[in-house]
Amino acid sequence: MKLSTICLGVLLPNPRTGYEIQRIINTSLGHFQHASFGALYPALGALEAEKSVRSERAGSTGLGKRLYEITALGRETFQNRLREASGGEELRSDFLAAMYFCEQLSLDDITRLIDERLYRQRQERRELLALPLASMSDGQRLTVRYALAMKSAAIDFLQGEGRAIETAIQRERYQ
Amino acid sequence: MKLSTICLGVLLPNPRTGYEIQRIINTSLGHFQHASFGALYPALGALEAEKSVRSERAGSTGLGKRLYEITALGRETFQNRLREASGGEELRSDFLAAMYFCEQLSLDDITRLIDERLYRQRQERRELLALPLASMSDGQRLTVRYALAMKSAAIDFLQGEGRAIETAIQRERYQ
DNA sequence: GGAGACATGTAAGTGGTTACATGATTTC
DNA sequence: GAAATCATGTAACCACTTACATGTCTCC
Repeated sequence: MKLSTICLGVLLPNPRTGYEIQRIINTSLGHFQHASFGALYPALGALEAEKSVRSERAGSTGLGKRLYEITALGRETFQNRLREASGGEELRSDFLAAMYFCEQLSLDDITRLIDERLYRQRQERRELLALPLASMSDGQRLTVRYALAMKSAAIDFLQGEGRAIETAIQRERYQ
Repeated sequence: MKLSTICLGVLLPNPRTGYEIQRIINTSLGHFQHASFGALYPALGALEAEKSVRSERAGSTGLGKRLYEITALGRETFQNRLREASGGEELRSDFLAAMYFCEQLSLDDITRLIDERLYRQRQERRELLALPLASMSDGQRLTVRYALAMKSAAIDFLQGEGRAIETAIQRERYQ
C-alpha cells in the first residue's frame, strides 16, 4: 500500500500537520510501514492536487505549520483503495541474505549478525509493547499482536537454533 | 541487500544463465528476496561493466543463452558487501495496513482479507517445506527454518485471534 | 540567546516493477 | 506444427531514500 493511501487513513479522524503524520506512521504503524519526509511531503502535495486533501497554513505568517485535512473525495478514494487491498505481505531481510551465504563469513561475523538481529528484534518488541493498546481499535490491536507474535517467534528461534548453528559451524570448520 | 550482490552470491559455486539465477532466487531465496527480469538483466550488465562478472554466449549463433561467471574481483566485492551487511529486516504488509484501518471495511471484506492471508501463508509454508533441506548448507537451512518459524507463528495467530476478531467486530457493530 | 524539538520543502539518485518485444528449444 | 517453457533484453515509469536547505517555536 502506498504512502499516500496511508496518509489518507491517518487523516481520517483528525486534521494533522505533515510532521505529525510522519510521527504517527513511524510509531503506531511502524511495524509494517514507514515514511521519510522526502516521501511524505510530495505525497501530500499529490493528494492535494487530486483534491483528496486540503490544507492551509496555520496563523497569518507566510511560513510555518500547514494543517492537512481529508476531503469527502479523499474519504471515498481511501475506501476504494482499502477495498482493493490484497492480503499481500513481504519480508525483506539483509539478515537472512547474509546468513544464506554465511559460508563466506567468519564465525565472528556470524555471531555479530545473530546478536544484532536478536538485539533489534527485542528492541522492536519493546516498542510494540509500549504502544497504548487499550486506546486502539480492534483492528489496530490486531496488527500489533500479529507483529508481536512473529517477533516472539523470531526471538525464540534465534535464541535456540540461532545459537546452536554457531557451534555447528565451529565444529565443521575446525575439525 | 541489493539484487546485484545476491547475484554474485548465487554465481559463487557455478556459472549460470540469467534465467537460472532468477529461478534460484525466486525459489531458494524466495522467503526474503525476489527478482524480476527487468531488474536482473540490468544488474548483471552493471556487474559485468564493473568486471565482477564475465559472460559469453553459449554456441556460435549471435543470440541464445548467455552464461555468467563470477570473477576474482567479483568474489572480493561479494565478501566486502556481505561483511558490511547489517542485521536489518523489514516487513511491508498490505494486510496489516488494511487491518489497521478495518473500521472502514465491511465484515465480509475483513473475513476475505484474513482468509487470503491465511491461504497465502500456508502456501508459502508448503513451498518452504518443499525445499531440499538436506542438500543445503547450515546457513541456508537456518534461513528456511527462521522463515518457517515466523510463518507458523503467523498462521497460529490468524487461526486463533484472527478468527476471534471477526466475532468481536460483529458484536460491536450489530449491537 | 542557545539548544533542541518542531516544521516544511526540494533535488538527485536508487533500486526496483510492469509491460513489451523477440527469439530458441523442447515436448506432445 | 502448436504449445509450453526457456531465454534475453529494453523503455517507461514508480515509490521511495538520502542529503540538503531553511525556518519556527519552546524552554531553560
